[in-house]
Amino acid sequence: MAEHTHHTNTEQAILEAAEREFLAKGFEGARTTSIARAAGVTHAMLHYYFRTKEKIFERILDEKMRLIGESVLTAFGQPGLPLPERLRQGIENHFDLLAAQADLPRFVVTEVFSHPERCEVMRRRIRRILDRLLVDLQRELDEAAARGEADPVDALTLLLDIISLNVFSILAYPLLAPLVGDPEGGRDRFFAMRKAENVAAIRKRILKIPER
Amino acid sequence: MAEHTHHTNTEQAILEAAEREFLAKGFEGARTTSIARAAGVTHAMLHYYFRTKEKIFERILDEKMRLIGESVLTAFGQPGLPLPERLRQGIENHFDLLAAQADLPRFVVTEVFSHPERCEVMRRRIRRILDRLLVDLQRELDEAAARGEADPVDALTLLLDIISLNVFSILAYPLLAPLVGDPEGGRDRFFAMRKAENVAAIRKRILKIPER
DNA sequence: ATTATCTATAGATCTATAGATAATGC
DNA sequence: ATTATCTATAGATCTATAGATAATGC
Repeated sequence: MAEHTHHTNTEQAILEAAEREFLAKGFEGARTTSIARAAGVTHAMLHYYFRTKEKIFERILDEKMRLIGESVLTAFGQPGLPLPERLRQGIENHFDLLAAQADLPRFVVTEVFSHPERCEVMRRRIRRILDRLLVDLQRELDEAAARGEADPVDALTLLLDIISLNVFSILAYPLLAPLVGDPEGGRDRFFAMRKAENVAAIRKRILKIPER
Repeated sequence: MAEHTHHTNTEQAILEAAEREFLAKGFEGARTTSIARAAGVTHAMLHYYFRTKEKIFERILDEKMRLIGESVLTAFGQPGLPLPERLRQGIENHFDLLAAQADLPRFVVTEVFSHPERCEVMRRRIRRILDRLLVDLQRELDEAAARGEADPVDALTLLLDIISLNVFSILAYPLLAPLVGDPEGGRDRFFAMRKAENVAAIRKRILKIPER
């Protein structure tokens, strides 16, 4: 079972080309011939290394589902900060991780959300991460509420709010950019605006309503 | 130019079957042969009435883009209510309109957001609606702020917050349902929960922060 | 006469594989 | 000997159209 020197080159080239093709066109729209051409290899090579189009796709999709889950964990997994600061950092990190691969959310929406079996796979991938994160976050929320510093909020509810705001900002950017009056090169500005707004909205969400 | 009696039947049957097929599979995944079979007509009929697959798709997509824009207008266009009530009604109406056609958001994300020319078409469709709505909503927000009843907020920002929360709730339902611990038939309950949360989050978003 | 429908098929893909040939590692 | 690559093509679709036939409205 020696390592096959050439594997890395061709196999990797195929995977990289496949990632671009699948992300851009989706499973149905992607063509194995285009992938082969983009990878600079013969079409037969795809089947030699991966047997079928499905199997190449699964490799890409799996990696992307892992990334989505990890982005949430990485973003919110920072320990030992005061709650408002932890939330701000979490939201901004999460936003930035998505923005760095802006076609990822659309890919997951398209290829996962309408395929029950793929949903099931993704759920298995994120459940552990989510559970661990939620227990931790809920404790912090409860403690802040007990100290009278925040309204009591359900951790999963709050996390869904955050993900909704962040994901939609990235998803809808191609549609919204000109509507928001961004003439040119305004991607960074648009993202900065939405990121700040999402932080503001979530901060207010946990704000304690004062007695009148 | 008399009306062609038979048009309505076959043409309509094709459009209805095409809608189901395109919504379920997207443009690339949809098959004109499947559409013909589902419509109960010969395959050649599709091309007799619509010439190409593209043209059938455009009809469906156009209708759906119109619906999306209209749902926003219908939801928030209620006149003469106090601001918090208007927002609550708007959010709930918008949510319900989306929930009634739960595959619509995913369809638009998939078929519009990654196609610049379709984005442009959609923008033209919603710009007028949006402008009218925003002027109106911004005035109400400003007045409430002037009266000291609300924080000053940008109307478009607030509308994007609302749409983000509502759309993502519907989009991600297939993935989230079992995670939220909905064992069976929990669709309505899940939707009710998210709808209430979205209203709560937006209400707090415009809440005036009291001086300490 | 015009409009609607059907049968049959052209023409273009696309995925997958068979089988030959070259490169590589013992 | 095994692994990697290429050429060529099978086999399955899929969109679109040609051309004949039936139905409809003056």
